Order: sequence, then structure tokens, then C-alpha cells
Amino acid sequence: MEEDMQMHEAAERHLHGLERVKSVGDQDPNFIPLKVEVEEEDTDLWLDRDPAGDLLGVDGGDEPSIFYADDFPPLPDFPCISSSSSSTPSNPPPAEPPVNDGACRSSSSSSSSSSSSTSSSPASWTMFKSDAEGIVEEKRNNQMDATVQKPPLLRSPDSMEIPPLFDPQTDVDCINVMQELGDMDLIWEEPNSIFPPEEEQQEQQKKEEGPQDDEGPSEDLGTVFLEWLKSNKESISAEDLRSIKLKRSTIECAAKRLGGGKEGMTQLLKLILLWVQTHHLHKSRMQPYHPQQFFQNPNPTTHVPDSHLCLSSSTPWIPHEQPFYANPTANVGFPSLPPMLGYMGDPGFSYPMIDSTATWHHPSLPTPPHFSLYNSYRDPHLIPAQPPLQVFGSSGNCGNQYSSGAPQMVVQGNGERLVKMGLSATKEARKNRMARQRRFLSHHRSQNHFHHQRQHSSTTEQLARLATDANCTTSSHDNPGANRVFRHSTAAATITADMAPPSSDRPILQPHQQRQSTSERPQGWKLPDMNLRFLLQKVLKQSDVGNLGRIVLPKKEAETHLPELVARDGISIAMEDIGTSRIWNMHYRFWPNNKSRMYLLENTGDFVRSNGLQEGDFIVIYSDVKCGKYMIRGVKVPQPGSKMVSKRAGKLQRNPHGTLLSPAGDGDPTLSSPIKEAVT
DNA sequence: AGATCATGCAACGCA
DNA sequence: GCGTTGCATGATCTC
Repeated sequence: MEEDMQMHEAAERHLHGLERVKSVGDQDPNFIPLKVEVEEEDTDLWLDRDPAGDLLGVDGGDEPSIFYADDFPPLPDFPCISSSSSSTPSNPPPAEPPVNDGACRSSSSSSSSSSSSTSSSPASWTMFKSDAEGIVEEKRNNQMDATVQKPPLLRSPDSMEIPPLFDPQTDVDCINVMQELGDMDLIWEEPNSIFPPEEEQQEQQKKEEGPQDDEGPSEDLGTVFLEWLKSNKESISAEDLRSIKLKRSTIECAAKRLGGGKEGMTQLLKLILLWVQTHHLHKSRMQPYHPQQFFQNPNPTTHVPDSHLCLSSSTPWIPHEQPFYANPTANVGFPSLPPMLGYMGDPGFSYPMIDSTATWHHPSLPTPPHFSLYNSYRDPHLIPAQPPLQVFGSSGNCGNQYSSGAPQMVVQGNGERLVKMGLSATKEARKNRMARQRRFLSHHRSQNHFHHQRQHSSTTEQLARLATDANCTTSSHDNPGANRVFRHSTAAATITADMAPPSSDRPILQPHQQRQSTSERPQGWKLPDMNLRFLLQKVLKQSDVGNLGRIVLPKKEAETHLPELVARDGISIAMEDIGTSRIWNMHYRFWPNNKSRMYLLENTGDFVRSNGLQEGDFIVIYSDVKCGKYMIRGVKVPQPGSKMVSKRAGKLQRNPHGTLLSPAGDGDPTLSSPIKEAVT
């Protein structure tokens, strides 16, 4: 069991690192993500970005398209891109540019689709319109709109260490993950086989649902992929998958760690797909989130909501630290609302997590022409979030609330064919991609203007789509003691005590969050949805970590994001530890205090002890917007005297409410953010 | 001035 | 006596 979790953690680390690098190019989640390739050759890390920056909604293309590793925090826990041997920033680029197949398609699909019949839909969706024609047409466009771009060199920081799992001397063969695991091109050749007409899909799903329950999951790689594609066909394009690249050795090592052989490869595929799903789905349906936010903000006034999820359970992570922002103008007036970029890894190193809680723009508002690269400030125009109602007894297809470690997936079929064919077809597919890229540029720039025009409508459609996309079938677990049972519009759940129903008159205190919906999932596919929304955080005080076993919660956030309490006894609330998947049954209540209230989270003693939390550490509470369950993570902060603490001591200034002031000490509460350092 | 929050401490239950 | 629960108080912050 423990070994199994370690294997998953190892794989998650890979994916996590992949996320980080890939996210460099994810500028516009309203469209298919920008192609980013992570290739490594002779320990150099390459990022390939679309040469025409306007695909990102950036006019003119003046924005630098080259990101250097110096812009990144080190990547200590992602072996694939941790290249300690690439100590010289001036390493020459590889002789042969990495294959570029995804970005152009991603972007071009949003652009080129203007000439297609799907011009009114976000490219990321039109890509997977269920009709086969759309798919074929899209592929045709992709092939036409392809070009080859030599990627800029991403220098790897010197200080990285290569985990023993990987050998920088041999891990030079970067490959496309999906081609390694199964060539997507095969799917495009026969789109109907993957995405049959609706009637066939329904019939097929009915057929599949029956035996699945009885026969149990099949670990066949191809079917894993197939089922997953079916599940996400409307949100994830094959090109997105193509754009995922990992070194072959990384895949091999990860697969080995996951059991090796076919089984290991299958498990790895699942994790990759999970990552893609988690990363892309939320992007597709939500407001842009930019893990690269800490680079530079081309438009400091652009407000991009945020909050993030870390898939990795191996390393503690904490919300974003302000110093990266250095954005004095991006003040939208949300005091005590910390940015929610997540970080993990070594203290002092900060890098974004997978954002699972990002939100989308309000449809009535135009999408900013620029996307903030590192804007963690909340958009004041966003729809406020409602708290999830899950407390106890959630089950169903909403994930692994009571599982631990690796995500659960139930898949069937035989997919070895994809693997074999994918391996053999890699070379050919690469040629095709190069051709597509070449063709792409010629189409791309001329369609840039249209891209901007479409952004608003795309966002609107996203919101409209999402508004009807709640499908979390969490079962209701009636608690005899509960005097009310409510179902949330986006997350069915059961509450066990005095919790007021979502009331329209409940004050909308925080406009930075908004209702999120979930995409439909076919039955049997039990990917846990990491659609986490940041709710609140609390820097722990001595009284919080003492033997009282209770944590005082910030009143404002508690009232805003946690279930409204009508009785002082509060409610029982299940908190899933993000790091361990363990469920902590806590109690959320309040004390009358003068004319106000004090909100408490009780029964936290075990959680605090389990995570070794001390004063100064903090907890972050999220809600799974899909399942309505709450998730919590304890984040340790380096103890005084540690290297990074002393290094940053002069930069950080914590206010009495547990958030951090900006390093400039300007006292602007909107720049406050939680500590970033995490203990490794 | 009012609100928030950390924490002291009294009351209570239990072994 | 010890641990838990719940309230009160004061420091600090916000408006």
C-alpha cells in the first residue's frame, strides 16, 4: 500500500512538473491551450511557444515568447525537467528542434475555426464536437495550419538536482507522451471509432455500463485512453494530448515505478490523462488561470482569478507568495483575500500548481485583451461562489473521497495496439506535425483579429455551458440527526446539521469566486475531479495547534465560503486531506462573541498532529466544486532559522490576520498573500 | 468606534 | 486531577 502510494506520488511528481512547464504556454484557456513542448536534450529544457504571440490574445507579438529557466523557479521535484547538468545558460539549442504539433493546432483551431462551421464555439470544444465531420475538419485544418518552429532554449537552473530516478546522461530522448502511450493520430484517422454518433455512444455506453460493474475494471491501456477521450471529448482535444511531452526515460521510469510493463504504462497513462483532464477541463470551462503568473504581467490591470490545486501529494504546497507579483496597480480591493497560486517544493522555490479553482469571466464582461501572466488578483466582476454542501456520506462518481493515494479509474478494453502503433508511428506523426506547423503560420496571423473577437463569445458560451453542466451524482446520505438536507446546484451533498439552505439573500461578500459547474462524465469513469476552489486559509496560531483541537477560522471567509450556520452547534464537515486523501471529520461551528461570531473548526487535533503543524504553519481549505466535498491541506512553513526563512525574513511581513504583506511593505492588503515556503 | 481574532479562564464532565 | 467546552476579554486592525 505504501509502496503503491509512493509510486503514484512519483508519477504525480512527473505530471506536476509537466504541468508547470506546460503551463508556460497556457495563456488563454478559452481556447485550446498553447502548445508547449517540454523537451530535453543534453539536459537542456526546451519550451516551444507559438511564434505568433497574438494567439494568446496579445497584440503585436511584442510579448516575449521565450521563457528562460531563470524565470522559473527551480523544479526540484520534477525529474524530467530538472537538469542539474545544464549549468550553462548559454547551452546551444539542440540541433533538431523538438516536434511541435500542439500549439499551432491549439491556437489555430481557435483561429482557423473561423472559417469553419464551428466558428462560434470555443476551439477547445469545437475540436471535439461529437460529429465526426467537425473532428475531421479540424484535423484537416490542423494539418494545413502547421509550421515548424525552432523553440527557444529554456535554460535550466543550476541548482536543480536530479533525483536518482532519472539519469540526465541518458534521459535525452524526449518523446510525445501520447505517442508513446498511444498515437493519437490513429484516432483522427477514424474519428467515428472514437467518437461515434450520439445514438451509438449512448448505446455503447449502456453496454459498457452493465458489465463494468460486474466485471470490474480492465486495465487495458487502449480502453483507458478511449474511455477517457469519450469522457472529455468536448473539452480536450487530441492536440492537447499531443502537446504533452515527456522524455521517454521519464515515461519508462514512471511506468516502472507504477508497476512496470503494461500495468505500469496503463497506470501512467491514467495519471497523465488525469492530469490533462484536471488541468485542461478546468481551464476550458473557467476563467483563465496562468500558472506562469509569476513571470511578468504585461497588463497589471488585468484581473485574473486564481486558486490552484496541486496534484502532487508528495510535497506540501502553499498558496502563492506575493513577491512574485510586484504588481502595485493590480489592486482590485479584496483585502484579506490571498492569492491562491499554489506552490510546493523547496522553501524559497515557488511554482504554480495545477489550478483547479480558477474561474471564468463573467459573460457580460469583455475578456481582457491581455491575460495577466501572473495575476492572482481576483476579478471583482466574477460570480461569487457558493459553498459546497458536502459534509458526510458523499459517494458516487465524484471521485475518491474515501480512497487514498492514486486516483481511481474504471476502464476497460484492450489498448496495447495503440501503444505499439503509437511507438511505430511516432516518426511519421512527427513529420505530419511539422507540416502542420508550417502551414499553420500562414493562416495564423491573418486570423488573429478574429481570435480576439471570439474571445468574448467563447467565454460566454463557456459559462452558459457550464451553467448546465452540473452532473455530480453524489449520493445523499441522510443523516437522521440532520434537520435539513440540501442539494447544491453544482454539487449534491448531504449536510448533517443546522445548515441553512443556499439563500438568495445571503450576502455576496466575495465576488472573486463564482459558481462552477462540472462537466459530464460517463458512468464508470471514476476520475477524481480536482476542481478545487480555494475557500480560505488560516495561519495557525498557538491556540490553533494546541491541545484544544480547534482552529479559529477567519470570520469573513468562513461566512462567505463555508456553509451558513444557523445554530451555534454548527455542522459536521468532512475534510479530505489533499495530501493524504484521508478524511477528517471535523466540526464547523461558531461561538457567539459579543454581537458577532467566532467560527471554529473543531476536531482538528488529529489533523494538526498528523501533519505536524505548528504555529506559523497554515491550513488551506478548498472545496471540490464537482463533488461538493471539502478538502484541506496543512502546509508547513520552514521553521525560523532555516535558510529560506532567513533569506526572506526581510521581504515578508505578516499582518495579524495571517496573510502576508507585500515585500515592499506598502501595507496594501490586496497584495497580501500566504506564505509560500513549504517544507520539503 | 466597531470588528476581528487570539487566548485566558471558568464551568463542566469524566476517570 | 485532567481534559474539554464555551465564554469573556483584550490586543489589534479596519473603516
